[in-house]
Amino acid sequence: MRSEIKPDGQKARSFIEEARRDQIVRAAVEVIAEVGFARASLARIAQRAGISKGVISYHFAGKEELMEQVVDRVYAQIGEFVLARMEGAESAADLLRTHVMSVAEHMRGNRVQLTALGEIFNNLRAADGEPRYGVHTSEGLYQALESIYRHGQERGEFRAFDVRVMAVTHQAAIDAMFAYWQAHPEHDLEAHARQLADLLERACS
Amino acid sequence: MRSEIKPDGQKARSFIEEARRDQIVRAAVEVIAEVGFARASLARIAQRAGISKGVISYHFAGKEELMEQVVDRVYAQIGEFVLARMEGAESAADLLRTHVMSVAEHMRGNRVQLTALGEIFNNLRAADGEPRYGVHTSEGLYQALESIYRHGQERGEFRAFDVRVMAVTHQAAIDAMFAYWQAHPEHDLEAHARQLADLLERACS
DNA sequence: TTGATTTCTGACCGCATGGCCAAAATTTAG
DNA sequence: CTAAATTTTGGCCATGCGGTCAGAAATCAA
Repeated sequence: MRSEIKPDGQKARSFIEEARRDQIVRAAVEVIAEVGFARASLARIAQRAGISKGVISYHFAGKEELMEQVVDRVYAQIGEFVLARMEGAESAADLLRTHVMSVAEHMRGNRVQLTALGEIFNNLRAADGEPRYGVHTSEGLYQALESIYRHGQERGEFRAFDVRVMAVTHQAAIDAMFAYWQAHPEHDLEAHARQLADLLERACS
Repeated sequence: MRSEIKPDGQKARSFIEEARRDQIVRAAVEVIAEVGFARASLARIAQRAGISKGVISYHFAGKEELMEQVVDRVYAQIGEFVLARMEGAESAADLLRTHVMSVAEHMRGNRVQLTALGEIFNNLRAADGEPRYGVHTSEGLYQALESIYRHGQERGEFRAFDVRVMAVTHQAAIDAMFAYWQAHPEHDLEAHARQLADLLERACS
């Protein structure tokens, strides 16, 4: 590879190489969502992408880097969508409702990404056996949610409560909503999201 | 084996055999909690139990039966403890609070069981690749929680809301509480449980 | 004590995995 | 066109897996 290390630690990749990485990541998402993390072998992913197994080893340092890429790219997509929707909101209650509703809206069209993310989150482990992702990885997300709730408390909208407990519960409720929806595809996701937004808002008042 | 099939489909097991099964199940719980489902091989479990790998195959039909035994036994323990605590409660709010607090109390002394249960729940798959457990497995639990909430609505304690969404959220919030506590052992579990009980009660009023 | 039954051991099997690499194919640069 | 660089291929490897089995050991019944 001719690519060199840039100052920020990222490699400079050619357009073609980046396209290949994208293709492989997309295939990985599909395979993981279909057969689960444990059965998502490099061979299966390569087969799905229509390439030889060695290509993955050529473009990624190893399976772990590939999985991290999947997480990073899916996460980035979600964040981009949700943050754009939250731009207009003023009150904490609006922020809250917009967050719940927009996450649900985005995921309605991206079920496989959601499944794959959950699989990797639950199963990927570092070489030493420790979970690669976990609750501690969500720290940034928790802090973002906390700032919404604290905003509401400072404005006098919300009562006094432990913002960390609220943030953890908020995120868990959203995850559970998706898990339930996946198990019951006929379930009305939007209605669930509305109920959840009501529920959270009342819990704060 | 001399054991015969009894009318209820269960095998009649000698005291010694039952003890061995218990020992193996306990070893499995520990190993799964420590290294995760994917790395919890029969070899590791046998090593932990201080026996030869073949013994597991002798006492269990296969890995799947062993895992199901782990789930059944841990589930039974939790249910026994929590139901006993809820006997006295009258109002729906009391039932709610007692449920949250007693689950937390029981689990404070049984972290490994909790972790192992989660690992199996998320990872065990049938031979055809379909998840062995999943949200649909929680149906019974959801119905039990729903009955509490519906009870509150009928008594006029609680407002009108979708009891299924509330049950799903309730269970997810408890799971998240444990996950967070596992990642942050210094976290005050009892205080979290109290905050969560408040939160749920307010969400219903 | 003796013979039958249950339980355990340790070696072994077939299989799938992640990673590796020499050589072939393709693309790029001069 | 030619030569260098990049990318792909397909087979190979060591490892660990779940499961099996013959035979040893332990236990039990008479």
